[in-house]
Amino acid sequence: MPELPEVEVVRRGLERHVVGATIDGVRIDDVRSIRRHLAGTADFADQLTGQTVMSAQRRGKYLWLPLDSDDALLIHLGMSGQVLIQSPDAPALRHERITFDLSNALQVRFVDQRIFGGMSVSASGAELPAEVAHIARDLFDPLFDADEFAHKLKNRKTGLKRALLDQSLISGIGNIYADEALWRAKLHFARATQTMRRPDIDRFLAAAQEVMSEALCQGGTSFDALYVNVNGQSGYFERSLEAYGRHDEPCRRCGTLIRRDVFMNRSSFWCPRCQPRPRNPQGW
DNA sequence: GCTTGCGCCTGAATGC
DNA sequence: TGCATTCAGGCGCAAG
Repeated sequence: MPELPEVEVVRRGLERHVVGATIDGVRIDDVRSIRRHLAGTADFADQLTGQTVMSAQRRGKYLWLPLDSDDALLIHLGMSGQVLIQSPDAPALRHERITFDLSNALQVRFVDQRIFGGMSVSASGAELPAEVAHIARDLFDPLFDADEFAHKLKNRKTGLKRALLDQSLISGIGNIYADEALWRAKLHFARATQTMRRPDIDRFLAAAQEVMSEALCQGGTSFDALYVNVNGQSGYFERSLEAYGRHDEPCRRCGTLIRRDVFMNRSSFWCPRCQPRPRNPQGW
């Protein structure tokens, strides 16, 4: 499922193939994919048709394309969203929800099996769209403030992983990279945030940046000139995960069997030896 | 104001 | 074989 590295791959693809092009037409095959555009399908198409894409922006897992009207096309991939850039004569794909015809003879196709993602037109294209205002900066953002993050984290009264998945505290980290970064930093997912010390926090941030940078390096090389794809199935997921999905397999650091526990109604994978359970786990 | 839990979705995997 | 159930999880929203 798309997390920060995958979304950044899509942003780069859009920057390369869509910025500067004009939207000549919009086809909506499933209105559920624009359910957050409250003004409806006709308005969605009207607001976009004839507009030129000025740039491709991202914060956390949100993408937006500022337009020359000062609106922006806001995109979230959700669990299964893909943005494909293809020739108009490419065959139709399963779960195609929205198609854009561009002036440069390419199409943008939004494909989303589970429809957790979606698109909308936001009225604030020049700056941060209103829908993204509450999203914290992510670890790829040069203005990410580790001091501020540490302060906010220690003031939370919850479990560590729950805080990490809260996009208003730090963005871009989903279930998979949370488990991977916690494993690398040797931290337990239910560690009380109030007990986190600065070295723990810095170790986590370094681990998260490292694991996501590695994923970006691999994902960033996996698309060709006319194809931008995010499907959570990149080579990175198959080769490089140390914790996620590896329950009952030996930890690659100490050999102890990786455990799977349900936390926040999600699976959490962790090594009982490298990431010992705290005395007062929270939110578990 | 902060924290927590639910519902949205589809299809692959699993159980009977 | 075929039907029913479970599971995956990012996000907004409402309740506590």
